Amino acid sequence: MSLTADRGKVEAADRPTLYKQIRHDIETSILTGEWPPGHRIPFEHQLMARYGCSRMTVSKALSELAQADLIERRRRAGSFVRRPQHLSAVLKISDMRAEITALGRSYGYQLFRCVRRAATSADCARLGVRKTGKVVAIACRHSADNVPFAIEDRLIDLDSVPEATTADFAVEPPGSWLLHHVPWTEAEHTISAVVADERTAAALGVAIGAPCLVIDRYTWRSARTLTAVRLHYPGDTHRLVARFKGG
Amino acid sequence: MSLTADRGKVEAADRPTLYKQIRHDIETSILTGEWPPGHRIPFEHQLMARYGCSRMTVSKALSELAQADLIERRRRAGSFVRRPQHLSAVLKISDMRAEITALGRSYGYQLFRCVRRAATSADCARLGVRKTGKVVAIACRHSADNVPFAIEDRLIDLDSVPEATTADFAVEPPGSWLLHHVPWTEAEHTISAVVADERTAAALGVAIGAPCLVIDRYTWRSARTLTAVRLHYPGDTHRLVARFKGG
DNA sequence: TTGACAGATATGTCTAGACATATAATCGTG
DNA sequence: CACGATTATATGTCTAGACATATCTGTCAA
Repeated sequence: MSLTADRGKVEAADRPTLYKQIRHDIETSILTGEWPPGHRIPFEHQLMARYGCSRMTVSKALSELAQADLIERRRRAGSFVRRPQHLSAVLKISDMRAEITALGRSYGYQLFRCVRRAATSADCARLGVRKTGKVVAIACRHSADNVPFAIEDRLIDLDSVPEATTADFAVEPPGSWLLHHVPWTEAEHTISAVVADERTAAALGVAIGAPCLVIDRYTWRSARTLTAVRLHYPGDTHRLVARFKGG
Repeated sequence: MSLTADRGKVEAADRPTLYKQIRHDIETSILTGEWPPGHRIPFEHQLMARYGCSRMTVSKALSELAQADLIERRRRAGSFVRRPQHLSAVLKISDMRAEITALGRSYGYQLFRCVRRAATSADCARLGVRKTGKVVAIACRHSADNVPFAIEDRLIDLDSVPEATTADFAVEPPGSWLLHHVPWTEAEHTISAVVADERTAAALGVAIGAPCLVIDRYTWRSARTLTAVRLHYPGDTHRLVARFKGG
């Protein structure tokens, strides 16, 4: 954060736009530790002078940094580098096909079971709904280069997702189908570890007692549960990677 | 998304600001599924007319939605609801004390080992650095209500974090110390499952062969690795919860 | 000492324009 | 019909102001 203005207005072609430059400069100063948490960022009018631009431009840069939780803005006081409270990592879970093909491996899919039926009380409990409607229960396996990659055990609420009544899950995996047919949802993931029981071990091709990573995911939209899924991964080979960012 | 303008300019006191209102209205239309992925959002000039405001105000609302990856803006074409490509969940990992006390349980900490020494080649490999410097190797255990909660095995690069040379990790857990003394970092988490070996089982108070959730975290700042930590949790009792959001 | 009140000040929101730029759509030509 | 050039259009960035609002600071009186 030591460069002065020199915008040049004429040959401002290749450089990113000015507000992005400002944003980037400040971000760099924070991320390198030059400006520690609590440090006050230069006032808007100082940045205006330094970059030779209007207040709106500076403000746009600062607003984006605030939206990204990198800084905190306080009226009359100024803007400050935020103190990271926790390590928050963004865990990106693509659908299985994308995840496997991204690794450069061939994707395989096998449907074990797909039953459409009236919801049992166990189903209702799992979906967190009260009234009994119709559901689809699906069990399937994903493989990478013909080696079992994960097994999936899923329940879809047909009252919330009526289109799933006619979908053919023998052809398209339910996760992928849902991702492409059901718009914008919220989800909660629970990650735990178990050892493989007999059924799981057989389906995953591992020994009984081998470690498995388990992900339970509930997906809903506006307070309606759409689907509940449990995924088992062989724990010694699979890794969930979550990158970025202190905050 | 059906209200018309009626800003009233005079009594615009209690309502949130206009751009937030616009942002919220659009967000709601997307999240309820009313506007599915691919749907084109009204043009800026239409929103200007609907809300009776200037283009900058509309633009600010749309820019924030774009920054949050909820919409995609394309010149000449308009703005569109984004298709969720993956389920991305934000995994918040507080330091251990905060995590345990947040559960309403009493926090306990026990230091097993804390050695400051020149880095071995194994240390360098783990930290991903080439040259050999000094490191701290720490092994400790966190407990909740006197029951083992997690064991921690950590390496800190003293060249990158010289303040750690004098820190007393018998008093303060290293994770908590780092969070409060080392500003703004980036991190990569790898989550996997293993079965407890003899040493781990003894430290965690579980049976040999019991499932364990393992989190490996590398933390760095501007390409310098600061610390590498491996955490073992008893897999059948501990759960990592990641909430939110489709995208 | 304390509390109420009046500035001072930095950010928060907003306007009515401007020009730049990417690209969808159209038109013309071979 | 295919393809390249042109045009129209929606967004991208930016300005030079404006008034609102939260909050820190200092002053003056009870």
